[in-house]
Amino acid sequence: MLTERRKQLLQHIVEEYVLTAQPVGSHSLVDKYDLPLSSATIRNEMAALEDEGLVAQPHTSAGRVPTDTGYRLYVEALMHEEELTDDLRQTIRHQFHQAARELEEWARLAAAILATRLRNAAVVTTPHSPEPRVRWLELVGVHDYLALLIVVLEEARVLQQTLMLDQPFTQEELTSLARRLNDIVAGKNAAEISEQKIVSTPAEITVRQATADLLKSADALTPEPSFMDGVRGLLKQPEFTGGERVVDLLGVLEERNLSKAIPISAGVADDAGEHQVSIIIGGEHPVDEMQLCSVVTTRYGGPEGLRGVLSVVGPTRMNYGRNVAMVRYMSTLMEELLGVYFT
Amino acid sequence: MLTERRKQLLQHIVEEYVLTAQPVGSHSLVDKYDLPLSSATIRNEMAALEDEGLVAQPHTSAGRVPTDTGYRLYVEALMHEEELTDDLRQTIRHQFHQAARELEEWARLAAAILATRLRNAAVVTTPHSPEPRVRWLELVGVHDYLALLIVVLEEARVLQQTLMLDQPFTQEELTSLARRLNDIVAGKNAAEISEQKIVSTPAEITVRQATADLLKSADALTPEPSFMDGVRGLLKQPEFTGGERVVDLLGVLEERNLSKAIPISAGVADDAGEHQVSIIIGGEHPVDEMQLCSVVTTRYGGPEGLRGVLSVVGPTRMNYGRNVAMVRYMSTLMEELLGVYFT
DNA sequence: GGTTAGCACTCGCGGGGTGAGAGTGCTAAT
DNA sequence: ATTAGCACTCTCACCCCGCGAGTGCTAACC
Repeated sequence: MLTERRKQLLQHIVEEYVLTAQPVGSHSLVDKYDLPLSSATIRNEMAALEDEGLVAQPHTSAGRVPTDTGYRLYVEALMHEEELTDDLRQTIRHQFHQAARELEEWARLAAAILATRLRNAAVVTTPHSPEPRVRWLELVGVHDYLALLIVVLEEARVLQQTLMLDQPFTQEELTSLARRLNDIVAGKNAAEISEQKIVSTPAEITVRQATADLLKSADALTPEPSFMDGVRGLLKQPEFTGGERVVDLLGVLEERNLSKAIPISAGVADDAGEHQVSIIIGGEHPVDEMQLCSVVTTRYGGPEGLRGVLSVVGPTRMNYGRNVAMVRYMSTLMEELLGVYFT
Repeated sequence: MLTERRKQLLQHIVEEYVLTAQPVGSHSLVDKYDLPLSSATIRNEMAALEDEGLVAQPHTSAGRVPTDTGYRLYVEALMHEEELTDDLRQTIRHQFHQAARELEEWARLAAAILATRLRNAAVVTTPHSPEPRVRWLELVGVHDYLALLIVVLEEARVLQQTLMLDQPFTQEELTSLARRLNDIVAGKNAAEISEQKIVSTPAEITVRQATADLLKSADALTPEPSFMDGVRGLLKQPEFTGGERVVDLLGVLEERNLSKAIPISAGVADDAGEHQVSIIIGGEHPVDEMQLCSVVTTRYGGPEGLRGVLSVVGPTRMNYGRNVAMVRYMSTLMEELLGVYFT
């Protein structure tokens, strides 16, 4: 039986534990929150919460600590999303307007802001389209057989790749080749480019194929254009001091394969309402090393299907109300900026 | 008086300590190295080394540990640079040939190889010219007032920047503007571009200025195109477990401002012989947080003044012989590759 | 003089004991 | 249903102590 009072109690336990990082006992709870009950009653209620699997004690005769399911109930039903002050909103907005009008720069900045404000690790991917299309293509000779292929996507992202050609080309030849290909390829996505069966020179085929490959590899969550910050703050948390497991955690985060650490697909339904925030708590995370952590994630989207991910990684004992509010605000802000500059 | 025997002894102490991470005592030394002397003699010699400031004991009645100056003498005079096996050389070379022919990719790979082979952190910057010159320039419209400026450098590096223009341009106008500017700007460096006093449209001036700015910011050791790997391995070292200072170390490394952590200028004279390796040991490092670490650095250079930095960061108790050899080999290898593909 | 055996001395480290403190569960009274 | 009281449990910090590794010194030896 989960009475209203027990929920209240759980809420207090979570918030107290988030604050102090110490198991919270019945007595200290009554004290701090001026509960109109005695510690004995609280103890009974706590025992009930423990039966429900919402809290646990690290050892007999210690206070209670929320379990993963406890946190889950908390974020689902009990948490108050913190309201950001106008002041803070202004400051952040200002920081963005001062930065260069550059997608990557924005993402980097967003990660930095999240990390410092929340004192947790933050990961932000630059927005990109799930099915990128070519806007423009250019070839620049590097030396005889080697050329640099530059592809500009509709979304204003620039990809590059060096190509080995079958014969030497002059810059003029490369330029005119690029111009010809531009007409064929502009506005197309990877599949459409691969499909085109045009009889042409070997060089043209090489370039077309390379372009398609580039697009394909770009539509995965590529490791490169994502920014992580604040790992330092994360490791300062008391639960991560001097443990063996921490090193492994760092290992996972360091592999730039962040998609592993931040499963975007999970929870954030593609058709979710705007700025839907998903939360993965401790053991819910598929990757072992991450099970001491919670991950708060949201997507943000620009026009034309541009999508990126904002996410905060902290200990399960994180301030969910604050983190969710902040992540949500950042996502609306990024969307707004994207809308203004890239429509 | 630094007799030959004492130097020998220091060498043994360093190597033993590197191996075991334990203070090394007189007795264990005689045992392991079958010295034709008794432990008592060794003790006397050790006391002498201590007087010279080359070793120290963490506390009375513990074994000796090399000091920073001890390590310094070691690397200067005693160290044997480890010979890499042909097998290893081949494996590494193979890894490079399998990777994409991409400067950034190579740098990333180099960092990964150094990190995993040496079990230390590694930082590699992509090679770039101290005074970059424009090879090619392109403008792509993003929307009415906003255009993407793409600058390809001689060294096959691509820079980008979005520009706010004073009036709307069509793509055709942008293209022809780019073509005009190309003629003016190609082969020039930042200073030369700024200097050109050509009467032209506001848009042209904007673009020219932006190009110059891009070049300027690119010639600093920009944070972006450098790759770090293996921080995990670093933190696994016994000296970094459970310390408060470690977190600060991580902080320095994490700020992408690696030039702070890896002072390239120091020690590596610009005119140094080929593949000169510089070593910074513990307290010699200007940054406080790094004083538990040693840094092994070398430059590598391609043709036309392309230069990058390879560097390994580990505890002072690192295997200098191995690290130096490895860093040196990687630098020759990178140079060779650069020479083959970008001449 | 350099080398060595012997010996007293010094510390750090790990184990066991202990007492304080925080917290619990249970019971009986309100 | 709530609460006061109480016995009980468990951690943590502290101290003590003995072991072992290592040192420095001295006196004898080659």
